[in-house]
Amino acid sequence: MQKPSIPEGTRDFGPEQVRKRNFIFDTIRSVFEKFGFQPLETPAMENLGTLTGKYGDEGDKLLFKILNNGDYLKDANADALAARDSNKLVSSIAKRGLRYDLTVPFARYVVMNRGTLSFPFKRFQIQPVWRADRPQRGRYREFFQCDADVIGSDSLLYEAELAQIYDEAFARLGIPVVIKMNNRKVLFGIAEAAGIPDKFMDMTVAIDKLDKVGIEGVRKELSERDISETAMATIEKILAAPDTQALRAVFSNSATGLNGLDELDRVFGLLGKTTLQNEVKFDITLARGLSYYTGCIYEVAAKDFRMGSIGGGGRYADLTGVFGVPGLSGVGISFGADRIYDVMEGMGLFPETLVESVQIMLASFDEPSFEYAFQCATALRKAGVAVEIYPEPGKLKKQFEFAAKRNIPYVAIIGESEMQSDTLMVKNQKTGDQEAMSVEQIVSMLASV
RNA sequence: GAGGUUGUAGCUCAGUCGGUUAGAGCGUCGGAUUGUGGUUCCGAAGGUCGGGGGUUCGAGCCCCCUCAUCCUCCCCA
Repeated sequence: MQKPSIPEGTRDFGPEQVRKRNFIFDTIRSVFEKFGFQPLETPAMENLGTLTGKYGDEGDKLLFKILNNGDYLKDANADALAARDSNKLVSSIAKRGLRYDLTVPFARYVVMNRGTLSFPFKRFQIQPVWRADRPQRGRYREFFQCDADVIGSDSLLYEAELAQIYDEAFARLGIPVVIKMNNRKVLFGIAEAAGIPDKFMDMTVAIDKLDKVGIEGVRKELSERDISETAMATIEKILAAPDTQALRAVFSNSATGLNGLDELDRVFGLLGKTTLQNEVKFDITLARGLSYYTGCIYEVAAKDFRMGSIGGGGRYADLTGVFGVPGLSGVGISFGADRIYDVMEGMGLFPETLVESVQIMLASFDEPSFEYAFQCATALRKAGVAVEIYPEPGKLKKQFEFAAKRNIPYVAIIGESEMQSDTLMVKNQKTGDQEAMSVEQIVSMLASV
């Protein structure tokens, strides 16, 4: 006999957890739909070539590869096998992988269906993704993302709308958040102003850590990445700038940087004319790792709870280009449903009404009343009531304990006198009150609750 | 990929210096004159001490390996 187990970083979800998760999905979905996004689903697995090279070197390492079927060593790259070179060997023994996010499969879908789609195309997608990360707090190997993307327009309207979606969804979930925004062009502007455009990626990785390691840590990180003292001084000056206005002077020799500032000002200009329930703020240290972002970028953090980012996204000018269709600019955001769950659970934000869907349980004493209960249950279900019958007649104590454990709000007792009067003795489990009622009375009573 | 934490009953955890038959609370099941639960009382079941090896007269406790877990870094949702 073997001990049952599930893979590292995966989880089962019990009835209560599924209800709570569905609450999150339903809330986010309804906001997406209100903003005109349409549903899409793509396969759990993609061809490996679709996934590799889209998430940077780090991302490629975290892809789950699927071993080919059959005699997969028959076609293996013999040289790589002999040299024990795993990286070289992979492509010859695994041609598929589990999706790493929802954005890249979406881009693939858009390219494959470009003839039938009308642009701008707005889609949302709520599905699991897989990453071969080391599991830890707020990090799983299988987790759900809830994405909304619009592709085929470079209008900054969408940047503003996506910020509104974040704002409304988190407000409805009850999580106070800070929505941080930046622009990759601004980050590039910093690199240009500092005279190190070739070290753009190294620089962003370093300044991304500012709030975590402080300015000293960033300095150390920058010097480790061979960035000169003079460049560092410029970077520090820029990081200390209070707003986009102050940055304009520094970016005088960087057209890209100024363009990034223009974009941010436009988006904040649009948002400024609306009322938001959460803070949306410019954060120049926000970098984001996914290599395909080119314009505005977002990240969402819970305000009063320690957790990594619970949402992120941004504009990618040309993600479809690698699939042979250039010129389709896209922008999108993602909600990290599993982290949102952890935050809501930790802060006690789930509504109490989610615990049980059964409204009434029927209890009986003997075979005749049991059969009568079965008829009553059928009638109640026809009227739309969620009913459970205790599976065997007998001791009421056990039946009541079962109902209490399941949080079923009403228990109806059926005995000889009830059968004669064509009623059920309905007990309110919360108040303890009970009353003889007909099936019709029960239906209308439950409908009014 | 690097570093660390913790593995004892279904759950949360005690377990002294290495010493007889491994404990508690909660939960589960049964009962307290058979038409009423979440309170109380009584009783019972439930353990290969994660697994393997070693040291020792003797190991839950010490050593090695291994698996799992959680956390930190990296990176990310």
